[in-house]
Amino acid sequence: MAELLGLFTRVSKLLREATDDAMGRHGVRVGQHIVLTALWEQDGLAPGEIARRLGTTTPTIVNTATRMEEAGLVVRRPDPADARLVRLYLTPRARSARDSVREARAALERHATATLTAEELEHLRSALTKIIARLQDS
Amino acid sequence: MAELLGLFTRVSKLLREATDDAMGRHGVRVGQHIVLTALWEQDGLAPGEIARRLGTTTPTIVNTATRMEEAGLVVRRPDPADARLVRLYLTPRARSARDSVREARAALERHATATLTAEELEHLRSALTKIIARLQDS
DNA sequence: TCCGATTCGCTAGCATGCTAATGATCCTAG
DNA sequence: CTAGGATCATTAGCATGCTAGCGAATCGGA
Repeated sequence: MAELLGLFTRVSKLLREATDDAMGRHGVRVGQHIVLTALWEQDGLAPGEIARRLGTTTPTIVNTATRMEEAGLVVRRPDPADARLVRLYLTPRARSARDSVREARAALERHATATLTAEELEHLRSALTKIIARLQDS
Repeated sequence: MAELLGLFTRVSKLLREATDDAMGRHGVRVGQHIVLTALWEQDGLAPGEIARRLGTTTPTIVNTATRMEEAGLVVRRPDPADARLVRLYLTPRARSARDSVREARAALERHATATLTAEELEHLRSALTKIIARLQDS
Protein backbone atom coordinates (compact mmCIF):
# COMPACT_ATOMS: atom_id res chain seq x y z
CA MET A 1 0.00 0.00 0.00
CA ALA A 2 2.26 2.74 -1.26
CA GLU A 3 -0.51 5.22 -1.87
CA LEU A 4 -1.04 7.73 0.91
CA LEU A 5 -4.73 8.14 0.10
CA GLY A 6 -5.16 4.39 0.41
CA LEU A 7 -3.50 4.44 3.81
CA PHE A 8 -5.83 7.20 4.94
CA THR A 9 -8.90 5.35 3.68
CA ARG A 10 -7.81 2.28 5.60
CA VAL A 11 -6.96 4.12 8.81
CA SER A 12 -10.19 6.10 8.70
CA LYS A 13 -12.31 3.01 8.36
CA LEU A 14 -10.53 1.12 11.12
CA LEU A 15 -10.53 4.09 13.47
CA ARG A 16 -14.15 4.85 12.78
CA GLU A 17 -15.17 1.27 13.50
CA ALA A 18 -13.16 1.20 16.69
CA THR A 19 -14.51 4.56 17.77
CA ASP A 20 -18.11 3.56 17.15
CA ASP A 21 -17.48 0.44 19.17
CA ALA A 22 -15.87 2.31 22.07
CA MET A 23 -18.52 5.01 22.17
CA GLY A 24 -21.38 2.60 21.58
CA ARG A 25 -20.73 1.09 24.98
CA HIS A 26 -21.81 4.45 26.41
CA GLY A 27 -24.96 4.77 24.33
CA VAL A 28 -23.51 7.21 21.81
CA ARG A 29 -22.88 6.60 18.12
CA VAL A 30 -19.83 7.92 16.34
CA GLY A 31 -21.81 10.31 14.15
CA GLN A 32 -23.36 11.95 17.19
CA HIS A 33 -20.03 12.99 18.62
CA ILE A 34 -19.73 16.23 16.68
CA VAL A 35 -23.09 17.42 17.98
CA LEU A 36 -22.22 16.38 21.51
CA THR A 37 -18.87 18.13 21.29
CA ALA A 38 -20.56 21.37 20.33
CA LEU A 39 -23.29 21.11 22.97
CA TRP A 40 -20.90 20.04 25.71
CA GLU A 41 -19.04 23.24 25.06
CA GLN A 42 -22.17 25.37 24.79
CA ASP A 43 -25.64 23.98 25.34
CA GLY A 44 -28.63 25.31 23.45
CA LEU A 45 -27.00 25.87 20.06
CA ALA A 46 -29.09 25.82 16.89
CA PRO A 47 -28.41 23.27 14.10
CA GLY A 48 -27.02 25.91 11.77
CA GLU A 49 -24.66 27.21 14.45
CA ILE A 50 -23.34 23.73 15.10
CA ALA A 51 -22.86 23.09 11.40
CA ARG A 52 -20.90 26.31 10.98
CA ARG A 53 -18.68 25.54 13.95
CA LEU A 54 -17.85 22.04 12.83
CA GLY A 55 -17.58 22.41 9.09
CA THR A 56 -20.56 20.22 8.24
CA THR A 57 -23.92 21.04 6.71
CA THR A 58 -27.17 21.91 8.45
CA PRO A 59 -29.11 18.87 7.18
CA THR A 60 -26.45 16.59 8.65
CA ILE A 61 -26.95 18.17 12.06
CA VAL A 62 -30.74 18.14 11.73
CA ASN A 63 -30.82 14.44 10.88
CA THR A 64 -28.31 13.56 13.57
CA ALA A 65 -30.31 15.61 16.07
CA THR A 66 -33.46 13.69 15.13
CA ARG A 67 -31.74 10.37 15.82
CA MET A 68 -30.32 11.76 19.05
CA GLU A 69 -33.75 12.96 20.09
CA GLU A 70 -35.14 9.46 19.52
CA ALA A 71 -32.22 8.11 21.55
CA GLY A 72 -33.00 10.51 24.37
CA LEU A 73 -29.78 12.50 24.11
CA VAL A 74 -31.12 15.92 23.14
CA VAL A 75 -34.39 17.83 23.09
CA ARG A 76 -35.52 20.46 20.60
CA ARG A 77 -36.94 23.72 21.87
CA PRO A 78 -37.94 26.76 19.81
CA ASP A 79 -36.02 29.97 20.30
CA PRO A 80 -38.31 32.42 22.12
CA ALA A 81 -36.96 35.42 20.24
CA ASP A 82 -36.62 34.04 16.71
CA ALA A 83 -39.21 31.54 15.53
CA ARG A 84 -36.96 30.33 12.71
CA LEU A 85 -34.44 28.93 15.16
CA VAL A 86 -34.58 25.60 16.93
CA ARG A 87 -32.31 25.18 19.92
CA LEU A 88 -30.86 21.84 20.93
CA TYR A 89 -30.44 21.02 24.61
CA LEU A 90 -28.63 18.06 26.11
CA THR A 91 -30.54 15.70 28.35
CA PRO A 92 -29.05 14.77 31.73
CA ARG A 93 -28.06 11.46 30.24
CA ALA A 94 -26.04 13.12 27.48
CA ARG A 95 -24.42 15.47 29.96
CA SER A 96 -23.40 12.65 32.25
CA ALA A 97 -21.99 10.61 29.36
CA ARG A 98 -19.43 13.29 28.68
CA ASP A 99 -16.60 12.04 30.84
CA SER A 100 -16.94 8.37 29.99
CA VAL A 101 -17.12 9.08 26.28
CA ARG A 102 -14.05 11.28 26.47
CA GLU A 103 -12.14 8.67 28.40
CA ALA A 104 -13.23 5.94 25.98
CA ARG A 105 -11.95 7.95 23.05
CA ALA A 106 -8.71 8.77 24.81
CA ALA A 107 -8.21 5.10 25.65
CA LEU A 108 -8.79 4.14 22.03
CA GLU A 109 -6.28 6.76 20.96
CA ARG A 110 -3.69 5.36 23.34
CA HIS A 111 -4.38 1.85 22.14
CA ALA A 112 -4.17 2.70 18.45
CA THR A 113 -0.90 4.60 18.84
CA ALA A 114 0.69 2.33 21.40
CA THR A 115 3.45 1.32 18.98
CA LEU A 116 4.42 4.93 18.28
CA THR A 117 6.95 6.90 20.29
CA ALA A 118 5.96 10.23 21.79
CA GLU A 119 8.00 11.94 19.12
CA GLU A 120 6.30 10.01 16.33
CA LEU A 121 2.95 10.93 17.79
CA GLU A 122 3.85 14.58 17.80
CA HIS A 123 5.03 14.36 14.20
CA LEU A 124 1.79 12.67 13.23
CA ARG A 125 -0.28 15.35 14.91
CA SER A 126 1.75 18.04 13.19
CA ALA A 127 1.47 16.41 9.77
CA LEU A 128 -2.31 16.00 10.09
CA THR A 129 -2.68 19.62 11.14
CA LYS A 130 -0.65 20.77 8.15
CA ILE A 131 -2.74 18.70 5.74
CA ILE A 132 -5.96 20.06 7.23
CA ALA A 133 -4.73 23.64 6.85
CA ARG A 134 -3.66 22.94 3.30
CA LEU A 135 -6.97 21.39 2.26
CA GLN A 136 -9.09 23.99 4.00
CA ASP A 137 -7.36 26.76 2.08
CA SER A 138 -8.28 25.28 -1.28
CA MET B 1 -8.20 20.36 18.24
CA ALA B 2 -5.96 18.42 20.59
CA GLU B 3 -7.72 15.12 20.04
CA LEU B 4 -6.06 12.82 17.52
CA LEU B 5 -9.35 11.15 16.61
CA GLY B 6 -10.80 14.56 15.85
CA LEU B 7 -7.86 15.33 13.58
CA PHE B 8 -8.38 12.07 11.74
CA THR B 9 -12.09 12.71 11.32
CA ARG B 10 -11.34 16.11 9.86
CA VAL B 11 -8.57 14.90 7.53
CA SER B 12 -10.66 11.98 6.34
CA LYS B 13 -13.57 14.18 5.43
CA LEU B 14 -11.47 16.75 3.62
CA LEU B 15 -9.43 14.14 1.77
CA ARG B 16 -12.50 12.17 0.81
CA GLU B 17 -14.21 15.26 -0.58
CA ALA B 18 -11.09 16.26 -2.52
CA THR B 19 -10.64 12.71 -3.81
CA ASP B 20 -14.23 12.43 -4.98
CA ASP B 21 -13.81 15.74 -6.74
CA ALA B 22 -10.55 14.72 -8.43
CA MET B 23 -11.82 11.30 -9.49
CA GLY B 24 -15.24 12.60 -10.47
CA ARG B 25 -13.64 14.51 -13.31
CA HIS B 26 -12.79 11.11 -14.81
CA GLY B 27 -16.24 9.59 -14.37
CA VAL B 28 -15.39 7.58 -11.27
CA ARG B 29 -16.74 8.10 -7.77
CA VAL B 30 -14.60 7.71 -4.70
CA GLY B 31 -16.48 4.65 -3.45
CA GLN B 32 -15.83 2.84 -6.69
CA HIS B 33 -12.08 3.04 -6.36
CA ILE B 34 -11.68 -0.07 -4.23
CA VAL B 35 -13.49 -2.19 -6.80
CA LEU B 36 -11.50 -0.65 -9.63
CA THR B 37 -8.25 -1.23 -7.76
CA ALA B 38 -9.03 -4.91 -7.39
CA LEU B 39 -10.16 -5.36 -10.99
CA TRP B 40 -7.28 -3.36 -12.43
CA GLU B 41 -5.00 -5.82 -10.73
CA GLN B 42 -7.02 -8.87 -11.72
CA ASP B 43 -10.09 -8.66 -13.92
CA GLY B 44 -13.00 -11.04 -13.48
CA LEU B 45 -13.02 -11.29 -9.68
CA ALA B 46 -16.23 -12.17 -7.82
CA PRO B 47 -17.77 -9.75 -5.26
CA GLY B 48 -16.83 -11.96 -2.34
CA GLU B 49 -13.23 -12.20 -3.53
CA ILE B 50 -12.97 -8.43 -3.81
CA ALA B 51 -14.47 -7.95 -0.37
CA ARG B 52 -11.99 -10.38 1.18
CA ARG B 53 -9.04 -8.70 -0.52
CA LEU B 54 -9.99 -5.22 0.55
CA GLY B 55 -11.36 -5.78 4.01
CA THR B 56 -14.91 -4.74 3.22
CA THR B 57 -18.14 -6.72 3.13
CA THR B 58 -19.78 -8.47 0.20
CA PRO B 59 -22.96 -6.32 0.18
CA THR B 60 -20.81 -3.21 -0.13
CA ILE B 61 -19.14 -4.61 -3.23
CA VAL B 62 -22.46 -5.84 -4.65
CA ASN B 63 -24.09 -2.44 -4.26
CA THR B 64 -21.07 -0.60 -5.59
CA ALA B 65 -20.91 -2.99 -8.55
CA THR B 66 -24.57 -2.27 -9.31
CA ARG B 67 -23.90 1.45 -9.43
CA MET B 68 -20.80 0.84 -11.53
CA GLU B 69 -22.79 -1.33 -13.91
CA GLU B 70 -25.32 1.48 -14.33
CA ALA B 71 -22.43 3.86 -14.93
CA GLY B 72 -20.99 1.54 -17.58
CA LEU B 73 -17.80 0.70 -15.70
CA VAL B 74 -18.23 -3.05 -15.16
CA VAL B 75 -20.35 -5.92 -16.46
CA ARG B 76 -21.57 -8.95 -14.52
CA ARG B 77 -21.09 -12.41 -16.02
CA PRO B 78 -21.91 -15.76 -14.39
CA ASP B 79 -19.06 -18.11 -13.63
CA PRO B 80 -19.31 -21.07 -16.05
CA ALA B 81 -18.08 -23.57 -13.48
CA ASP B 82 -19.86 -22.42 -10.31
CA ALA B 83 -23.36 -21.00 -10.69
CA ARG B 84 -23.17 -19.33 -7.28
CA LEU B 85 -20.44 -16.99 -8.46
CA VAL B 86 -20.83 -13.77 -10.40
CA ARG B 87 -17.70 -12.39 -12.04
CA LEU B 88 -17.12 -8.68 -12.57
CA TYR B 89 -15.34 -7.50 -15.71
CA LEU B 90 -14.11 -4.01 -16.48
CA THR B 91 -15.45 -2.23 -19.54
CA PRO B 92 -12.96 -0.62 -21.94
CA ARG B 93 -13.92 2.71 -20.44
CA ALA B 94 -12.98 1.61 -16.93
CA ARG B 95 -9.72 0.12 -18.20
CA SER B 96 -8.77 3.29 -20.00
CA ALA B 97 -9.60 5.46 -16.98
CA ARG B 98 -6.91 3.72 -14.99
CA ASP B 99 -3.98 6.01 -15.74
CA SER B 100 -5.85 9.29 -15.46
CA VAL B 101 -7.46 8.26 -12.16
CA ARG B 102 -4.11 7.23 -10.76
CA GLU B 103 -2.52 10.46 -11.83
CA ALA B 104 -5.41 12.49 -10.41
CA ARG B 105 -5.02 10.78 -7.05
CA ALA B 106 -1.26 11.24 -7.09
CA ALA B 107 -1.66 14.92 -7.91
CA LEU B 108 -4.10 15.34 -5.04
CA GLU B 109 -1.65 13.63 -2.73
CA ARG B 110 1.12 15.98 -3.80
CA HIS B 111 -1.15 18.97 -3.32
CA ALA B 112 -2.37 17.94 0.12
CA THR B 113 1.13 17.27 1.40
CA ALA B 114 2.88 20.15 -0.34
CA THR B 115 3.73 21.80 2.97
CA LEU B 116 5.40 18.66 4.34
CA THR B 117 9.06 17.81 3.86
CA ALA B 118 10.02 14.46 2.35
CA GLU B 119 11.05 13.32 5.79
CA GLU B 120 7.74 14.35 7.34
CA LEU B 121 5.92 12.50 4.60
CA GLU B 122 7.89 9.36 5.30
CA HIS B 123 7.15 9.64 9.00
CA LEU B 124 3.47 10.11 8.26
CA ARG B 125 3.39 7.04 6.05
CA SER B 126 5.18 5.04 8.71
CA ALA B 127 2.86 6.20 11.50
CA LEU B 128 -0.25 5.37 9.48
CA THR B 129 1.11 1.93 8.67
CA LYS B 130 1.81 1.27 12.33
CA ILE B 131 -1.69 2.32 13.35
CA ILE B 132 -3.23 0.12 10.68
CA ALA B 133 -1.22 -2.87 11.85
CA ARG B 134 -2.15 -2.17 15.44
CA LEU B 135 -5.88 -1.89 14.75
CA GLN B 136 -5.99 -4.88 12.46
CA ASP B 137 -4.52 -7.08 15.16
CA SER B 138 -7.27 -6.29 17.62
C1' DT C 1 -26.68 -41.21 -3.84
C1' DC C 2 -28.66 -38.03 -0.91
C1' DC C 3 -29.16 -34.73 2.86
C1' DG C 4 -27.30 -31.29 5.87
C1' DA C 5 -23.89 -27.77 6.19
C1' DT C 6 -21.39 -24.36 3.77
C1' DT C 7 -20.79 -20.80 0.45
C1' DC C 8 -22.56 -17.63 -2.80
C1' DG C 9 -24.85 -13.06 -4.42
C1' DC C 10 -28.49 -10.32 -3.34
C1' DT C 11 -32.12 -7.52 -0.75
C1' DA C 12 -33.77 -4.98 3.21
C1' DG C 13 -33.01 -1.70 6.35
C1' DC C 14 -29.97 1.30 9.09
C1' DA C 15 -26.28 5.25 10.02
C1' DT C 16 -23.70 8.81 8.22
C1' DG C 17 -22.81 12.54 5.17
C1' DC C 18 -24.03 15.37 1.02
C1' DT C 19 -26.92 18.76 -2.31
C1' DA C 20 -31.27 20.75 -3.76
C1' DA C 21 -35.69 22.32 -2.91
C1' DT C 22 -39.48 23.91 0.35
C1' DG C 23 -41.81 26.73 3.48
C1' DA C 24 -41.76 29.64 7.47
C1' DT C 25 -39.92 33.67 9.53
C1' DC C 26 -37.30 37.85 9.82
C1' DC C 27 -35.28 42.14 8.26
C1' DT C 28 -34.49 46.08 5.41
C1' DA C 29 -35.21 49.42 1.85
C1' DG C 30 -38.42 52.38 0.03
C1' DC D 1 -45.81 49.78 6.57
C1' DT D 2 -45.15 46.74 3.14
C1' DA D 3 -42.70 43.93 -0.43
C1' DG D 4 -38.78 41.40 -1.55
C1' DG D 5 -34.59 39.34 -0.22
C1' DA D 6 -32.11 36.82 3.35
C1' DT D 7 -31.99 33.27 6.80
C1' DC D 8 -33.55 29.26 9.16
C1' DA D 9 -34.96 24.18 9.82
C1' DT D 10 -36.71 20.57 7.40
C1' DT D 11 -37.59 17.06 3.76
C1' DA D 12 -36.36 14.40 -0.30
C1' DG D 13 -33.20 11.83 -2.52
C1' DC D 14 -28.46 10.22 -3.39
C1' DA D 15 -23.71 7.70 -2.22
C1' DT D 16 -21.24 5.03 0.83
C1' DG D 17 -20.66 1.55 4.25
C1' DC D 18 -22.63 -1.81 7.63
C1' DT D 19 -25.42 -6.18 9.60
C1' DA D 20 -29.09 -9.62 9.08
C1' DG D 21 -31.48 -12.70 6.57
C1' DC D 22 -32.91 -14.96 2.07
C1' DG D 23 -32.76 -18.39 -1.62
C1' DA D 24 -29.89 -20.85 -4.82
C1' DA D 25 -25.99 -23.74 -5.62
C1' DT D 26 -22.27 -26.70 -4.08
C1' DC D 27 -19.84 -29.97 -1.34
C1' DG D 28 -18.89 -33.81 1.88
C1' DG D 29 -19.89 -37.55 4.78
C1' DA D 30 -22.84 -41.50 5.62
